[in-house]
Amino acid sequence: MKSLFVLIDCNNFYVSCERVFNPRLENKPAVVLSNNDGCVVARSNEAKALGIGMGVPVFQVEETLRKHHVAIYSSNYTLYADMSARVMRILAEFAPEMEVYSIDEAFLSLPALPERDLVDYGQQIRQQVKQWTGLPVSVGIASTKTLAKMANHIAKKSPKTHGVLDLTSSAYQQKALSITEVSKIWGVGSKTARKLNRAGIDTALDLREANEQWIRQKFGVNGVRTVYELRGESCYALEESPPAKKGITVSRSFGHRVQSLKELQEATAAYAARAGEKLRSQGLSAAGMTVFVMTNLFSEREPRYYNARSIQFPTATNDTPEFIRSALQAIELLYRPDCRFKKSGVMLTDLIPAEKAQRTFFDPINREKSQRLMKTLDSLNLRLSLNPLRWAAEGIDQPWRAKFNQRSLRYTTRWDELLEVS
DNA sequence: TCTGGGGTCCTAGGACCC
DNA sequence: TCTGGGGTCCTAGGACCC
Repeated sequence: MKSLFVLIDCNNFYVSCERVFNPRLENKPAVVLSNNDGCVVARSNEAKALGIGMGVPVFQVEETLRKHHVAIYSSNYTLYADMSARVMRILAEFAPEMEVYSIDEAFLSLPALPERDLVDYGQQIRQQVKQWTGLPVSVGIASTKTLAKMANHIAKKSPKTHGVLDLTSSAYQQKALSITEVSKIWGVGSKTARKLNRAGIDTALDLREANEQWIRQKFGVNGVRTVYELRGESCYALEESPPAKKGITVSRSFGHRVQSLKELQEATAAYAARAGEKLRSQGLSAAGMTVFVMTNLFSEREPRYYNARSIQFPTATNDTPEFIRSALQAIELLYRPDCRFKKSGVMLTDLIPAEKAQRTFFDPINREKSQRLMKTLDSLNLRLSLNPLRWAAEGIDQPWRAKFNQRSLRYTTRWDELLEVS
């Protein structure tokens, strides 16, 4: 039987999370910033209306933010991740199959039963999520993921839809395609959109009717898939369990420019430790690691420098001391005293399930002992939720840590940060 | 008048997503 | 002075092989 895709997407997710705990923000312009309070990564509708773009550096819109008294928040990922989990638990009850697509989006898959009232179904989802979490969502329904995305996009923008759009009828589809610019199609980015526009293809409808050979030649197989999806032929299946990760990266910009080798090493050791935690939480080991450093690549005055070093481990490992040792060695080789560093990072690569890691005969590390130690540390850090256990190499004061000057409280995950009502 | 042909693997870079 | 972080997939080109 044919199935349908339902895309549920939280509206302005990070801002909406802040609003749940601060209702005074309702109907007011508000933004949430990236790490280091560097860029705008979420905007309320009111903030969008002020012309504040997605991803713009804060310093470029400072004037607007001040003039219109826009509420400004640093990212509070702990809060957003927890709110996301609550939303996903609710959505899971609405269909037999679900794909969690991102922190604020999920696809559901339904058998296409003619008697079902899909708009009513979408409204039930909206009401349930709103009532149980306080978060507003939009719902798009169609026969392919790309069309469901489009339906969701229109539902979000058009008040007439009341947040739900069902695009299963071809008359609605035609209309929706004709009002959607190619740049808004899922899978069409700015580069591709510009190329399409130059060829006179402006709307999703134009793209759906485009010559397949030409699309294949200019945009490859993914271009063709998008055209098929617009025609209602599904090329992207629901992925209930995400495929195994191919790499794990931890990288951060520093809170200030870092010039000393010691600080650069501390920060990178901390990233290596965090990468190790992530790796083990997914039951994986890594056979390779890449460490990179960079200065401010936007700067025109200072020397710009990016460099990376890759290491292969003799045997796949998930041992944090091993990661830290290798990271520190790499950093020493990458370091340049004449540079002011902005960012470093650690990528773990060539991942395999931990239990499949081959043992070598002359292994300098006692693997059983290391496994026990890692397990103990991870469970303590998880349970105590203050990450009290750190490696000495990460340093104590950590002056390089990114700044979050306007972070709200972690209302849902910390006893000492509960919402207070007076 | 004209360089042989075809396969595989790896890597860097580009484009996209949230 | 101030510009996030974490991913995936595809393609083209080079190296190498027979």
